[in-house]
Amino acid sequence: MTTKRETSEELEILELESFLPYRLYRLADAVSREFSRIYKDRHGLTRPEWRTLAGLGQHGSMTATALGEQSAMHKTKVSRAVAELERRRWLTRKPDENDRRIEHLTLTGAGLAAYREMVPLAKAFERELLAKLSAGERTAITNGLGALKEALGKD
Amino acid sequence: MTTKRETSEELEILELESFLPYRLYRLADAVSREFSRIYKDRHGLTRPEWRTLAGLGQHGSMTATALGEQSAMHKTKVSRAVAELERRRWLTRKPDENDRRIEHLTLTGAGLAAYREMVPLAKAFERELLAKLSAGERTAITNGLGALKEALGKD
DNA sequence: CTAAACTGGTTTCATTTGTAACCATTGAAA
DNA sequence: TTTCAATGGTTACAAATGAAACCAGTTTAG
Repeated sequence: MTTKRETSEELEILELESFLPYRLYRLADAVSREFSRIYKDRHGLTRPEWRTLAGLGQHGSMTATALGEQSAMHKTKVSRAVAELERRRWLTRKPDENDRRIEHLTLTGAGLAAYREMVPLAKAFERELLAKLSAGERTAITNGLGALKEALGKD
Repeated sequence: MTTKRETSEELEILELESFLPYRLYRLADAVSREFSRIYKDRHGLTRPEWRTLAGLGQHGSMTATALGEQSAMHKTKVSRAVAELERRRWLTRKPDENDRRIEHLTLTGAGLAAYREMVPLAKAFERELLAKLSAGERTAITNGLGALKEALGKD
């Protein structure tokens, strides 16, 4: 099928399709693209904006740095996402009493409403995706991802 | 630990850390970032450029469209990656005899040399990553990703 | 034939991203 | 104290990306 060069260096060929970093990325990209419709089509949010909303919805009130840590975003992404959500009046900033560098971010009613609207959609998306797998496959992906994450951590 | 709001809508909170699209993306991003050092640090390649190199190294000669399909890249990405690799004289274009819209791309000696240099590094990277997992976890991640990919396909 | 639809590939433009420099504030050190 | 390093967050600039328009060439349908 594929046109491999059958030389003595056969071993030195990398099969991209089965290369872990590639498989992982491709899949994440596909899933993420598909999922993004939920926040992009309906509300015109970017991924950083969605994550910011999700973080605040989940935790109630956070600083920008905490947001960045929780959702693995660079501080500039957070900064811009927060600015945009503030522009929409979906969140407000409240300066910290003791440390005036810090701002505490909280969703407004409108922000919370949007969050509450999206959460069921997000859950449904995940549920439907997992529904296409067998029980064994579901635990495989869950555990596999968990293990890989661990493996990356302790480098 | 986390400051959850314990309201009657508890169920309507989404735990980002365990949300599949998020876990997947975060992990892929981390792995990809780590792996990118192999082609970025050493040769200053971008990911599309690396994938182009990998595709041609693996298959010997391909058209731009085929490259895009194999490695899931938008045609503009392919176009730019090819242009850059050509500029480096890592590949050459040969117009198709029958259809003059098509170009067949092939690695030059220099391109092939770079490919041959990187393949073992890529394999080592993958091997070392997987070495941190137990045998069971390895099959879990492999099968899990495979199953998920299938699930996405038949939508 | 010839016009319209299609395909491979490039280019243009607007948006998104990352890096680094930056401002303001705080904490530690002298 | 004054000074210097660190921290929270923003901004400026360059590079990477995606969407859509585009330019050949090719095919299809009258």
